[in-house]
Amino acid sequence: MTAIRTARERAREELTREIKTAARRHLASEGAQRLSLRAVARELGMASSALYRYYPSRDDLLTALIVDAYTDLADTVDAALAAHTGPRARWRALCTAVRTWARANPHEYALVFGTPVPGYSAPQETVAPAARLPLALIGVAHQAATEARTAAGGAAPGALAGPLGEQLARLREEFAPGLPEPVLARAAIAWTQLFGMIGFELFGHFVGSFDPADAFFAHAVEEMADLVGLPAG
Amino acid sequence: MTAIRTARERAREELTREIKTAARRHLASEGAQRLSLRAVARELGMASSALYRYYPSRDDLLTALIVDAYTDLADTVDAALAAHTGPRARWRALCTAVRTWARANPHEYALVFGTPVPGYSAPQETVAPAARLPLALIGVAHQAATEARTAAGGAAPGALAGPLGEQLARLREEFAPGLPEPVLARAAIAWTQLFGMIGFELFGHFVGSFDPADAFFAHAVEEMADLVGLPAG
DNA sequence: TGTACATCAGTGAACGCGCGTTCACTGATGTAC
DNA sequence: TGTACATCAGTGAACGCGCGTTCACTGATGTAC
Repeated sequence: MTAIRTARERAREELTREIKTAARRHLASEGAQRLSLRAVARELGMASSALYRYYPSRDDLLTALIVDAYTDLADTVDAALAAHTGPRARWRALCTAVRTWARANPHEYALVFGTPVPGYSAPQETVAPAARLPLALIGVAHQAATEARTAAGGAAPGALAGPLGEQLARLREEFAPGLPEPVLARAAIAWTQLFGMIGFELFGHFVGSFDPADAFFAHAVEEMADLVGLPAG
Repeated sequence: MTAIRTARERAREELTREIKTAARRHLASEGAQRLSLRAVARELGMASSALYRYYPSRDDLLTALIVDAYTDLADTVDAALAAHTGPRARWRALCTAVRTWARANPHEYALVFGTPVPGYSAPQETVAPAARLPLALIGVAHQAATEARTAAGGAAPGALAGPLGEQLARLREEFAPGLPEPVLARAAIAWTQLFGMIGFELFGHFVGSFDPADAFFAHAVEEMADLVGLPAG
């Protein structure tokens, strides 16, 4: 039954895609704050009221774009990770992929990692795509820790005290069983470091110091790899 | 001569301040994207056209607010630093002061460290206030390195190869003579780490992991202190 | 000290633009018999 | 296969709002003689 689609259904799917594509184009060239339903409608040559048949409000279109951005970034990172095997090489690949994507799509980056759009609050459906990248990062740390333990013949899991310990324990339980908490904590530090660096580069805070930022970025990636304890090479 | 001011001059200075204050209030409650000359004029009960006697355009008002935000943050950090003597304690104080300020002034934070306002490009006069915080951070690292060298009887300055080495050498020359380049590089990493973490917290990327972020923050601050080589205590 | 003129502050209307959303409508596509 | 009816897509006008900026103006403050 699902295979049989009426002309109406096909047209609807196609236009839904086209609207999102036009919105992404507009986002890429103008930025999220200047993204408006009317601008998208203009670009498509249709009445602005027609968009309401496809997205019930501006916020729903924004949500679609946010999901798209997270997904696109995570796909890019996954592809980069698949090309490498060692933890450190995979960590490098992840960082480089994120930075390259961010520089190529600065407005998409700003949409998801920059200042939140006023009046908009991200719905549940953005959570899963948003989680893919941090999970990939934890995966790299986990891989390194697992290999190290296998080689060394099993080390203590390690735990931290206090509320941080509880937060880490919960994350470890769910996403990286066996990963020592201090390592997980360092992976989280590397995670925020990565986005701090990229945010600074994109938003102009390296002008006058690390501009261009390539060398600093590469150096920081290695320092973070050391911090997390990824084996060299 | 400068002491004698006419009633006009006094009124002008006062109103210029009042406009900026009203704009800051509006910024704090609504965010930068919703800040408009008309809204500020409304709040002051005057015609929007009157503001043009004080700020020739919306961008000039924005510039004043940006300079204010940087200055306020740097003053806060300086005050926090002055209350401590040891490098590690000063580093902690700096980090905590930045985070506390950011949480208390999220829109000011977003204005200077978030997504750039579309169509606005920061003029020269924002550079000096913006530089105060990174300079304070370098100062802490410099202090630690100087004390360590004095204790150890003088260590090699250290240098990194390539473009990063050149950038670091330039910074060292100007702001921290004698500071080994690897240490300066790590201080820069700690700098981006700090803002990555605070940005994530403020913009909601810790929801579901490090929320509340206090413990993670404290932990990361210590890890960064270790990385930079600040003596314990 | 008083007057004539210049300077400046603030007003209110207007220009031209943009926005999200609603609504009654026309015409095309799909469905049931 | 053909007809009658229901569903849906897209239109264009409108509502009510907001914005930055300009401009001719009134009235107050300052200055020179």
